[in-house]
Amino acid sequence: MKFDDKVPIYYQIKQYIYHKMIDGTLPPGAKLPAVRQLALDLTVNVNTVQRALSEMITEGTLTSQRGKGNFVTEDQAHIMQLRTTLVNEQLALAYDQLHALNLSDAEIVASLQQYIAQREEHNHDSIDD
Amino acid sequence: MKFDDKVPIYYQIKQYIYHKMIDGTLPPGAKLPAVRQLALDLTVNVNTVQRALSEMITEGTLTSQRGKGNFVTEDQAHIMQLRTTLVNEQLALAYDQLHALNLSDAEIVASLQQYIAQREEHNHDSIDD
DNA sequence: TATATTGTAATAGAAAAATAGAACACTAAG
DNA sequence: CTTAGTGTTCTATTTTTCTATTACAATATA
Repeated sequence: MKFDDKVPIYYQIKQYIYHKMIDGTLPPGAKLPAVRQLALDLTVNVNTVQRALSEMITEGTLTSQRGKGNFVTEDQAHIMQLRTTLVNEQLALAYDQLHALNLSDAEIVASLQQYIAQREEHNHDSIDD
Repeated sequence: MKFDDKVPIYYQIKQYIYHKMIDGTLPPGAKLPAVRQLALDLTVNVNTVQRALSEMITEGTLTSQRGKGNFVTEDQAHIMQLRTTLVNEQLALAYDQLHALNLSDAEIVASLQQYIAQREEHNHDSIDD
């Protein structure tokens, strides 16, 4: 997997798993791949995977059963809350950054719409929603 | 200055200066504060400032004159290009992240509009374009 | 000419993150 | 009981980033 070398890998692994949970690849109660397998898949060290998982276990997103595996929480409210938080964090980040680049509120929305429209143009074949 | 501890400080300093250039605080040809003063202002080490500036000098965004100071390029086309690049990078990042959170194109735009609207509600006094 | 201010460079050390490797603990299956 | 597969923990090493400190080079100014 390709990582942004400006952000800690363990942090990007957390995002990766969050996304899998939210797009349905890892539904509530699902068993994650074994930590050693995850390390192979992501081409990182087991300890780096473990660091990401440990934090997610602590926050209640995952549960761990020694000898069995790691599992996504059954608490769907927790997952929905998680998604809301992640979406809002990303919106706030994007808004602040674009605002710092001197775009007005209206320009921020317009530029996003233009970006999506251009993206469609260059991508007539790809699957999108 | 407050830095995000998930991103290298030298990298955040680059963003900081880019933003100053684009919002007009540092117009073309402007003299930057001395590196030692910048280090004090940002409460970081001179070498960290120097690393950020060195990269911006290499890419042509700044020019350096030993004994005089560091200056923003006079090349306005370069600056305009820089802004376009930064805006597009941020749009791409936000789009990809929100898409990974399972928002459709329409939902991405709608959620941004909602975010801005809510932000206005909670901020009737602040100056905003 | 002297002094202060500027950018530049180099060395050394501290801290965080990632890796490698080994060992330990629990569970399931033969 | 033995073995394989799981999570967990630990030590050691490397790399990157940041800091601290010092020194050097070029310019401006008194």
